[in-house]
Amino acid sequence: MRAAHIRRQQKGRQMRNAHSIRIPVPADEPLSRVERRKARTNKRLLEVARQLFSEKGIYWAKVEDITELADQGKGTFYKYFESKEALICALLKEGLDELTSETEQAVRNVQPGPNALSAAIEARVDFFLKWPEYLLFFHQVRGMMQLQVAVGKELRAIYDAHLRWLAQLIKPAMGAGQAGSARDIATATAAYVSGVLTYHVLFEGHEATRRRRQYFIEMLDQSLQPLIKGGNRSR
Amino acid sequence: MRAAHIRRQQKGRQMRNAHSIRIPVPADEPLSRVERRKARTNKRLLEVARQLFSEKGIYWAKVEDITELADQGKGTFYKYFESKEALICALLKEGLDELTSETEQAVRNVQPGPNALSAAIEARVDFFLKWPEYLLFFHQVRGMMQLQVAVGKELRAIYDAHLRWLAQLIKPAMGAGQAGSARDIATATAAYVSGVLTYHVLFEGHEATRRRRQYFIEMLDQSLQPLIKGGNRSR
Amino acid sequence: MRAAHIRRQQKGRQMRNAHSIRIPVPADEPLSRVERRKARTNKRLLEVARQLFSEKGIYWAKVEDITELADQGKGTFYKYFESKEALICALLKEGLDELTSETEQAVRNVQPGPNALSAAIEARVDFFLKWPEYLLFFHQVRGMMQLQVAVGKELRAIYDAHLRWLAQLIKPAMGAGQAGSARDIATATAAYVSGVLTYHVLFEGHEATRRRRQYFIEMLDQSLQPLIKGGNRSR
Amino acid sequence: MRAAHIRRQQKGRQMRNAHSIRIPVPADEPLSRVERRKARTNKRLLEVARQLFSEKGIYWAKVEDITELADQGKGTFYKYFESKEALICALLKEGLDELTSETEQAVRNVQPGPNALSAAIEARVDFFLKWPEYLLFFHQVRGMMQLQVAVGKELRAIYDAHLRWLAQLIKPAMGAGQAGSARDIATATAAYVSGVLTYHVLFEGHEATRRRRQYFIEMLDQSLQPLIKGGNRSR
DNA sequence: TATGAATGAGTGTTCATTCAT
DNA sequence: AATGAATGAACACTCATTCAT
Repeated sequence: MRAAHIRRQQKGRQMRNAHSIRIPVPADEPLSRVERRKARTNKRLLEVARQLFSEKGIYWAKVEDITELADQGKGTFYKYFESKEALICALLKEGLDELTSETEQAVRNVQPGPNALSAAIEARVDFFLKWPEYLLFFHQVRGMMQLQVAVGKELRAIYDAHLRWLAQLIKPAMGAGQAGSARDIATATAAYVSGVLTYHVLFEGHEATRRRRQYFIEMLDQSLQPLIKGGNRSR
Repeated sequence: MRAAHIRRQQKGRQMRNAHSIRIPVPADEPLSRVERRKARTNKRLLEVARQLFSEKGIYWAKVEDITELADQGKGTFYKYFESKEALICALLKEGLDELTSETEQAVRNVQPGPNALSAAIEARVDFFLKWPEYLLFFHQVRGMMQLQVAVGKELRAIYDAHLRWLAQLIKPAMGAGQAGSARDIATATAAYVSGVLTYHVLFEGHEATRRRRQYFIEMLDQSLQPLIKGGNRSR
Repeated sequence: MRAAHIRRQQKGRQMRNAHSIRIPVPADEPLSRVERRKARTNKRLLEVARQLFSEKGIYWAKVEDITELADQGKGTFYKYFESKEALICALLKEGLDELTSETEQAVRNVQPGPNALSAAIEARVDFFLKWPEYLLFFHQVRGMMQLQVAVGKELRAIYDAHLRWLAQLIKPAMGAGQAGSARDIATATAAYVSGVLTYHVLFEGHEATRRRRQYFIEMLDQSLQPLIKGGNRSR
Repeated sequence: MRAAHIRRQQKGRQMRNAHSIRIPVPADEPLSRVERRKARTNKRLLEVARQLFSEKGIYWAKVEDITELADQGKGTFYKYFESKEALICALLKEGLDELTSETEQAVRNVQPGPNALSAAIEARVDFFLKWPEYLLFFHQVRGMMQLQVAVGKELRAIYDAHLRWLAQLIKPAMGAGQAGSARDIATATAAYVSGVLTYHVLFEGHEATRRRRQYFIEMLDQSLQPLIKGGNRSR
């Protein structure tokens, strides 16, 4: 029965933004206490979700686990996220945004060309060593993308946008005549970095992996640099 | 699967295996009709599970979906597998066995050395193009390995054995003085191949990926060969 | 998450019918013990639902209340009915079928004409006095029909079919030239009978109402007979 | 509404009514701006509730839907109504008051006797054609009356008062020796009118029903007049 | 032996109501 | 006073697993 099953669209769930008050105010007016609190709650939920998803996996981490650890009522969760799946989307976005911005910052300091790729690799490795929680999360999300699940499509779109961005980043570094497209290299970069780190964290643990940071960066560099050099299709 | 589904009163009850019949028989005696039937049922269940796991994912494929498609009673399932998790383990084993044997066969025909690595890569790519069902399944299973769930440990052990085997295979091909261990290269090989193919199947579909077989093999070769050559940068 | 929200169609939920066995058998072969048990469970659930729906109303009677009173596991319920709403549909069908068949039997014994209408009224009153549980249930279901709820349409169709049948039954009794159509009279019949009995059971209780059976039948007859007589549109 | 929602710690806390201000004021003093505002808010909430209850049904219309459409804070709602159930009571009262007053006005212009009944019927039909929102609402409320829920009793009392009033109105019109009491006729009147209109609006829509206004008035008249004439069949 | 009916703990989600601001 | 963020009990429904037949 329950208004049953008429999944309703996210309705007006945006934070009331500072401009909706009558008296004109500068756009950067500090948030009210209530708004700051809301932002904090939202952040806290994402944070806790990231942690629990990485400990138990997105399937086994229950909404209630999250709200409990975040010390929130279960209902509160649904004020911030339309569903558990929406939370997954939000967290994916947040993670990729962070990864993107850290990578951009790293690349900004080097000359375009092979060094840019190296910088991107390093930033990517560092991202996952800094946020190991995202390793399993991204991994599981990639698994969901292929499924009929409702969010599958959306997750794929979010991820795809990231790969397109990465391809743009890599393009200037590519030599002429290389076999694959920038997109292929971007894909390989994402796949190699996540793949390798996931395996090593899995079998050796996070600390041991972190200690070998330099090694992984070099290894990945050795594996990826050949791909942006042209003309060597033969074996 | 149900997270805390540890009722499992029947814990440790051994799978009734085909050899538990009273009358001792020579190991190589031809199987009786009953035993052949049992083997067939077992195979059928694994086959159907592989298909459904790849279509819906291990979580969303229900035991009932499997038994229904396999045209077996639900109770029958539990005669062959102690639990859904046990089925996942069995399927992982079967898949890795197949991958192992196909790789061994491919490697057997080439000289030890870099060509052996190339042959292994090619065999690995071909395996996943031939059995695309395993791509998502292995992917998801790798996700499960990291969990505290009991089955995580077991899956990890199975996978670990495979990586150890792969390391042994690769060892003779390695140059002196290369930075990583054979195990590291084996890990990278597994990670790169699955990672790249998973991404491409995800974003381009299976057929498009299959058509680019040659490209992927070369790309992976370019990425992995440098790792077994010694004398590279530092450390 | 839960295979989430992909409401699946009722799949193959029909009772295995006697004809699916290989050896040809007479269509009226007695049901097996298992099948008899299933039929009993189904019947019991409907019975209990009828009772609870009439005591608490369809909204306030919970699925668990029903299964508990029926002494069944909650899961069992969903083996027999796809959802609570499906149960409501099934119960509506069952009730209308019963009402239809009792009315038909009563009408069969009288001459076509006004007496047929009287017989139908009497049968209808008797139905609700015999099954007072249906009074509130039908009432609430009529309320649901107008809503956007998923089942609304289906319920309306079921009810509509009943009214069409009732109109056919009444048609031969109608004089020429009466203002309304047979459908209008059928509607009035249904409305008057349920309406009056509902109010009286509500304010006087079931027993008192039952004792006045004869009175209600005559009253309804007085109210409905004029409608099938033609030519008196004036006041 | 939630069935067993009897937390209600604030039980018996009176609605803070507008007259609870300290300074005594003459009862007929014009309302202050604040009080006028309060009255307006109250009216607005009832109005919106009437609309939403008729569109979605009392169960499916959420308190939040109401406050949102009324452009009020959710907390405000509870300043005006102790609970959703209290709102339903208030709306029932308002509707019956309106119905009563429209009927009284209509009856005032005709001679006592059968014409009074006709006038009452006409007024009643017109009421529901003018306020179709009340059709489903009253219907659902009648359903709630039969429940054990606390509010059931209260609703029943409100409705009962209305029927008593209607009986008084009808009494002078009744002939001697008619079978039923004035109350019975009042009940039949209420039941027939709501019943018939509800069915027709349900199956034909509001507009079609409204166009047949004259027909329904005559039909109901034909059905109800016999009941106030004495000397009929037996008993 | 094979079956599938029965189970019930466990999930995501809802929504009337409260209360701090 | 007015608000709306927070709450958590309640509910429909699921599905791995058991066990009587």
